[in-house]
Amino acid sequence: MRRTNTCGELRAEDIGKQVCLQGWVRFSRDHGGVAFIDLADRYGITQIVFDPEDLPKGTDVNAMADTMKTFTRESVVSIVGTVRKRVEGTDDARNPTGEVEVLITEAELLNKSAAPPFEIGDQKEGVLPNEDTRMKYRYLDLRRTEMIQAMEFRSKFLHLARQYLEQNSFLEIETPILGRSTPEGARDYVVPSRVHPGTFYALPQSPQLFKQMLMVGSMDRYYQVARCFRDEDSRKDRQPEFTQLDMEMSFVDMADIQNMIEGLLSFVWKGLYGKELETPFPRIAYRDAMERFGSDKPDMRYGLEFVKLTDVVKDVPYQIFQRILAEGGIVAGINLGDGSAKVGRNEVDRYIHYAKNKAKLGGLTWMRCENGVLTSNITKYFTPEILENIKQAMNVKEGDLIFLIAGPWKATYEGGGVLRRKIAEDLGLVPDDVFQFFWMVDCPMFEVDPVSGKYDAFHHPFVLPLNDINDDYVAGACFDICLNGNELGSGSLRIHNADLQRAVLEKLGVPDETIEKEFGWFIQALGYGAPPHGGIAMGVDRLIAILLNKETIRDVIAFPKNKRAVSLLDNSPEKIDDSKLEELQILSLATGDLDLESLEDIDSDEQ
RNA sequence: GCCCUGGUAGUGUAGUGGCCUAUCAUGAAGCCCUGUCGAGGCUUCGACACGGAUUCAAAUUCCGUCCAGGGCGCCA
Repeated sequence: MRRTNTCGELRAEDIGKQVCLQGWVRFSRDHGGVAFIDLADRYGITQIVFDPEDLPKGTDVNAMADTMKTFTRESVVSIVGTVRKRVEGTDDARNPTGEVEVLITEAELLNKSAAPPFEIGDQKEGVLPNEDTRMKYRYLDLRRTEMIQAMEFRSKFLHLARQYLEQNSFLEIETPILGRSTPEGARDYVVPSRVHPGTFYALPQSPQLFKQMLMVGSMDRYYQVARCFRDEDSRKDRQPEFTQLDMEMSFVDMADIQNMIEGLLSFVWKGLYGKELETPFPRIAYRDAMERFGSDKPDMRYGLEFVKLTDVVKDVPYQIFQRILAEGGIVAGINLGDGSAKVGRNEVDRYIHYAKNKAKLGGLTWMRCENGVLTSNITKYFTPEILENIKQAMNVKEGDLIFLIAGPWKATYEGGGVLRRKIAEDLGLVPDDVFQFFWMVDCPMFEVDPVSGKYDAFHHPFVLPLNDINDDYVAGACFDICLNGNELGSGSLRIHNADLQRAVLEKLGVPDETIEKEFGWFIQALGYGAPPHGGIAMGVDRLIAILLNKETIRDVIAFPKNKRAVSLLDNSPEKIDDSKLEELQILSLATGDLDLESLEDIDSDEQ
C-alpha cells in the first residue's frame, strides 16, 4: 500500500479514516500487551498503537507480533490502520498530532536499521554527540528536528529569493565550475586536465569575472545560487566550499543595488516570518564604523561606542600617550556605563590581559569615576582639567568605568573592537532575537600594507574607483552588507573601461605580463562595449546561520567539511589510484615514494 | 605555520597520584508489565585516543604523536 499521509499530518478531523503511514520508528514503548510506536518522518511524529486484542477478524496475531518485534529503533516501516481519538486524558499537547493515534491493522518492515550510534530525537541542550560523530553519521543527524528545520528554512529562503529575483527580471544563469586560476585572492582548488596534461582548471572563488561577462553579453540582470571554493583554513563561519547568492545588474548605481537587496530581503522576510523588515537599512561610513565600533562589520545591536579622545588628551603629560600621539596614533575611550558595577578590579586586570593577548593592543588604560573624579593608578599623570574633559567627552557618570585605548589608527580600533565585543558578551548586552542589518559605505579603494607599502584592493581589483587612482585617497564604489557583527556580503560598481581596469591592476603591482596573461581576455571584453554595471554577493550559509541563531555554518549545510577540510561522511579528500595519476601525468611529492635527489634534472625554476 | 581548549563503554558524563576491579545516565541484549509518550521495573554487556617517560604506584604528572573544536596568520 502507498503512503496516504505524512507523520505530521493527522488531526482530530481525520478520526475514523483508514490511513497508511511510512516512516522511521523513533521510540517504541511495549507494555507487554499494547505497544506504542512514535513513527517519525520529516513532517512530524504520529503515535501508532498496536493492540493484539483489537485487530481485524482473521488477522494472524502471532505473525503480527513477530513483525512488531522487528520494528527496532530507526527501522523503516509501513503501517496501515485507523485514525482514532486517544483515550481520555492521554492527549499530548506538545505534539500537533497529539490528539489522535493510529490503531494498527497491518504492518510491514520496509528496511531494518542497525542500532544507531547516538540517540535521535529532540535532544536537550548539551547532550548532542560530538560534532565528528554527527558528521560521520550525518544522515542520522539530519533526522533531528533541528536539522530538518534548518534545511526547510534554507530551502524556503532560497525559494523566496529566486521568486523575487525572477519577478524583477533577473535571469538565473550558471557559470562554469571549471575555470582558470587567477593570481590574486585566495588559494585555488585545482583540477587537473587529462586532455592537456600539466594544465589545471581552478574551481571558482566566486563567479566574479563571469558575471561581468554576462553583463557585457547584455544579460542585464543575472543571479545565481553559486557554489564558491577557497582553499583557506576554516573557521566557524568559513569552510572550503560555500554558497553565495550572487547578482549583477547593468546600468545601475550603488543605491539601485542596495534597494534591490533591501527589496529582496523584505520579500523573503515577509515570506519567512510574515513580518515587515524595516528598510532602508542604516548606512554607516567605513571610517565611522571603525572609530565608533572598532570594526568594519560592527555589531550594532548594543552601544558601547568608542569616543575619540585624541584632541582631549593632546597635552597630557602621560608619556605613553604623548609618544603615541607624536607617532600619529589615536586615543579613544569606551564607557561601560551601567555595566561598570559588574566589573571589579580583578576583572579590569583580566581585560588588560585580554587586550594585550587577544585584542593585540599595546595596553589598556582604565579609570573609574569615584566621588565625581576619574581615578586610577595612572591619573596622577593627568591634569585635573584633562580628566574633567575626558569625563565630559565620554559622558561619565558616578561609578562608571572607562577603558582607554591608544596606538596606530587601524590596529588600535580593530583591537578595541575585539575588546568591545568581549565586554558586551560578558555584560550580557547582546540580544539574540534582534536582526540589525546595515550598509557599510564609503570604503577606500585601496589599503596600503604598513610593512611593504604595497597597495592592496580593499574589496577586489574590479571595483570602480570614484576619483583619480593617483590621488592620495581613492574612494571605491563599494559597500558591505552586515548583520549582527558579521559581513554578509559585499557589492560594488565595477570598472567597465578597459584602460582603467588595466591601470588599477598596475597600481596593485600586478606585472604587465601577468595582466596580459591572466586578465587579457577580460580586459579585452571590457573593450567591446561593456555597460556600466555592478552587483553584490551574499553569503547564504552565514545569513541562514545567523537567522537561525546557529553557532556555526556547519549547522545549516547538509554535508559540511570539518575544521581540517575533511568530510567525515565520505572520508574525502582521499588518495587516488596511481593509474588515474598516470593518466593525468601527475607525480605526487606527498606520498614519499619520490626521491627528490633523482629529480634534479627536472627544471625547478618554474612554479 | 602558530596559540588555546579538549579526547574515559555505542552516546553523554564523573573521576586532579593509592580510596578505580573506574561513577552516573542513556543505549544494546534478555526477562516482566494492557495507555504510554525520551514509558516503567529487574538482570547482563560495554570505556581511560596512541606511544614513551617519571614513580613502589598513573585515567590522573611530564614528553611526543594522532584526532576534534575555537582563535591568530590566511580568506583579492
